[in-house]
Amino acid sequence: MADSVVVPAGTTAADAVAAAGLPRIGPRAVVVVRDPSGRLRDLDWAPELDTEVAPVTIDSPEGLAVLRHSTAHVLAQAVQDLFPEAKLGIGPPIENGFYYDFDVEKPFQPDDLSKIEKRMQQIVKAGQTFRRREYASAEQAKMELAHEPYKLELVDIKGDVDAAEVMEVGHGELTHYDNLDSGGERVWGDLCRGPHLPSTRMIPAFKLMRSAAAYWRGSEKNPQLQRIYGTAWPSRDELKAYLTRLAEAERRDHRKLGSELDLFSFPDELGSGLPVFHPKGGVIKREMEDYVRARHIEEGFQYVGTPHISKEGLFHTSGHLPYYAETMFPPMSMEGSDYYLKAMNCPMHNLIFRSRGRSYRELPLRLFEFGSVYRYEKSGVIHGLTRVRGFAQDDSHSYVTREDAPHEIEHLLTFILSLLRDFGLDDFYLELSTRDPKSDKFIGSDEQWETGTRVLEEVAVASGLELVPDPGGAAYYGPKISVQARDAIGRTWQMSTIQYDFNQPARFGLEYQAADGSRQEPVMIHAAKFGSIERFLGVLVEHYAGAFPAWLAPVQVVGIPIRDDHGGYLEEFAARLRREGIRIEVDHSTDRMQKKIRTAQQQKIPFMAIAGDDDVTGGTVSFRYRDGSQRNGVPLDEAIAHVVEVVRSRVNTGPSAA
RNA sequence: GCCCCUGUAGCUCAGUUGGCCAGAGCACUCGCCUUGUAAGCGAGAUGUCGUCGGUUCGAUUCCGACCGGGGGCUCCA
Repeated sequence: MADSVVVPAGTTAADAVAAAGLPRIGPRAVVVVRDPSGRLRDLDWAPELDTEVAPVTIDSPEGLAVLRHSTAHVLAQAVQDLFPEAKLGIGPPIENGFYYDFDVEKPFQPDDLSKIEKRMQQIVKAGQTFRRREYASAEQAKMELAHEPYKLELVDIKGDVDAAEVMEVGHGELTHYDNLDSGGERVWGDLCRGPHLPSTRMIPAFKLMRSAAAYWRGSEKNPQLQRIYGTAWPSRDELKAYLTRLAEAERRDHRKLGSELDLFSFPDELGSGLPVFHPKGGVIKREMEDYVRARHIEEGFQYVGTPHISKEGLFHTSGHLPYYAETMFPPMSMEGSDYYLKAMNCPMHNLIFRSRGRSYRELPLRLFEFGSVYRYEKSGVIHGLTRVRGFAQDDSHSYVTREDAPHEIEHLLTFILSLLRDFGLDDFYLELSTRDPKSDKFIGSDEQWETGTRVLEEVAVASGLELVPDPGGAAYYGPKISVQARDAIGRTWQMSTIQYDFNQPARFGLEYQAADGSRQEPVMIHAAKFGSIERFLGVLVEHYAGAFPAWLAPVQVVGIPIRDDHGGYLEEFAARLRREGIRIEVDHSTDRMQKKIRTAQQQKIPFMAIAGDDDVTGGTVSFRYRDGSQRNGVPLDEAIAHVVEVVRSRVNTGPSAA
C-alpha cells in the first residue's frame, strides 16, 4: 500500500487512488483519504491545489469507522422508508459496529429488525452514491431539517460536542450527505460531517444486532429514543468471525456455567443481586480467599475484621453519605440511631488506625480484609456476579507518610499484577482516573489533586504498562489507577483499583507521631485487588470457560472404575490423594464408564483416573485429561506425585499428556 | 431508576387461537446389562404453568400490579 498519493488540483482523490493502482474494491479497498491536516476526505473530494494525501483502507481502524458510519446511514434510510414518522437522532460508529437512534411511536420489535435489515440489503444492492453538500448557512440547514427536531438541536450546537460520538456536525461547518440512486436522483439524506464510502455497494457485510432504548444525548432528563445496534465488516468472513466470537462469549457466560457446574445461584427469595455459593463454587471462592489472604500477609498486610453495619455518623465523618446515600440500602432505626449497611470498608479501617496512638515506626501500616459490603445498585444494572448488591471486597488500606506514598503505590501495583498473574491473567493496561475540574463532585484542593495524580501517574508510567487517561473518572475524594485485564478471548475487565486519598485522613483526624516528635497526618492508599471476590470469580469462570486450573477446580480428580468391582481399588487411591489435600471423588454410579467420562468431561474435571483389570493387576491408574489426551498405566506412586505436583504448582494450564 | 423483551418439571425447551388428567430430552429413582476412554436398555416419579388481583360459566393462556431474568440507557465509592 502506497503511503501517499498526490491528488492533482481539480481532480478527485478517487482518480489519484486509481492512478496509483490501489484497490477500490475488496478487503483492502481504499475508502477515503487523509489530507495533510489529518482530516479524512471522501474519494470524490477534489482539492483546489495539488495535495498529497494518505489512502485509508476499509480494514484500518479509520476505514472501519467510515464503513460502519455509512452503514448507519443505510439503517436510517431503511427505517425512514418503513417508518416515515421516525425522527432521526444520532448514528455513530462504535467498537465493532454502529448504532442509530430514532424517535418512533412504537418501539421496534424483533420482526421490525428483520424487515429493516431486508430493506438495508436492497439499499446496499442499489449502489446509492453518498454525495457531500455544504449548507450555505445555519438558516438554510434549519430550513431543510425543519422536520427533524433532533438534528435541529445539533445544528445549534455545531461542532461544540463530543466529536467521537456525534458524527452529524463538526469542523466548524455544516454539511449534508445525500444518497443518490443510479439515475443521480436524490433518495435520502442526513445532516453529517462525514466522510463516507463512495457508494452503499461498498458495504460488504453487515447485520442488525438488537434494539434498545437510549436517552437523547445521554441524559436521563431527556426523552428516550429507540436505538438499533448493528455491525459491519470488510468481508463476509470477518462478519462471520465476529459472530463466532460473540457465540464464544455466550458459551463462556458465567451465569450459564455457574448453574451448569453447580457453582452458585441467585435465589429469588433473597432478592436481586444477592448470590449464594454452592459447595463447588464455595471451594473456588475459599481457594481464592485463602491464597489471597496468604499473599497479603506475605506482603506485610495485617488481616482485620469489621462489622457489616454501622451508625450513620461514621459515613458522615468519611464523607460518603452525602455522595452515595442513594446507592446505600436505606437505614434501619434502633435505639434512637440510624444504622446503615456498609458500602465501603475504609471508614472502619480508619477507626482501627485511630484506636491508639501511632508511631512513624509502624508505617506503612497495611490493613486488609474481605469486607462484606452492600450497595443498592439500580435494578437495571445488576448482572450475574459482575454487578451485585452484596459482595466481599478484598480491600486494603495502607497508611503511609506523604514521602512514602509513591513507594507504597509502586509496591501495591507490583503486588496486584503478580496476584492477577497467579490467577492466569497476564495481559494488562492501566487507566488513570482524574477529576473533572468543571465538576463540583470532587473535594480537596487543586494542589492535593495535583500531588495525588502526579504520584499515581509516575508509578503507572514506571510500570511500563500502557496508560490510558480517564478524565473525570475519579472518586470524589481522590484520583485512582485501575488495572484492566484482558481475558482468554481478548475482552477487558476492570479489576484492581489503587486510590490516593488525602481526604479521609483529615476527616478522621488520623495522625502519627513523627521522628521529630511532631504529629503528622498520614496519606491513605486504598487498594482493591479483585474489586470483589464474587466478580473476580465470575471473570475467572469466563476466562477459563469453566475449565479451572487444577488448583482451583472444585473437584480435581474423578476416579472412574471400568467395572463396579474396580471401585474399591480407586477408593484406596483416592484416600491416599485426600491425605495430600487433593479433592477427589470416585464415580460409583451405575453408568457405564463411557458415560462417566462424558460426565466428568462436562464437569470440566482436570484429571480422570480410570482403573480396570489391567490397572488393578499392574498397580496403576490411567489418566484421561480434559483435552482428551491420555497417560495409561501410570504406577500409583507416580500418579499421586503427578496430581500433587500439578495442583501445588498452581499452574494455570493443563493438565495434559501432550 | 427508565425503555423493550421475558418467566411452563432441577436444566433446556414444546404446548394451550380461554375448556377433559400440561408434554419432550437431559438430570433424578428403580431394575436389567458388567462393560478400557464423550450418552447401553427398560420402567418410574416430577409441575399450585413466577406471585397476587381482575375479566370470564371457566385463566397456565386475556388484562393489571408486583417479584425475578435478559438486552440497552443512566450509574458504578
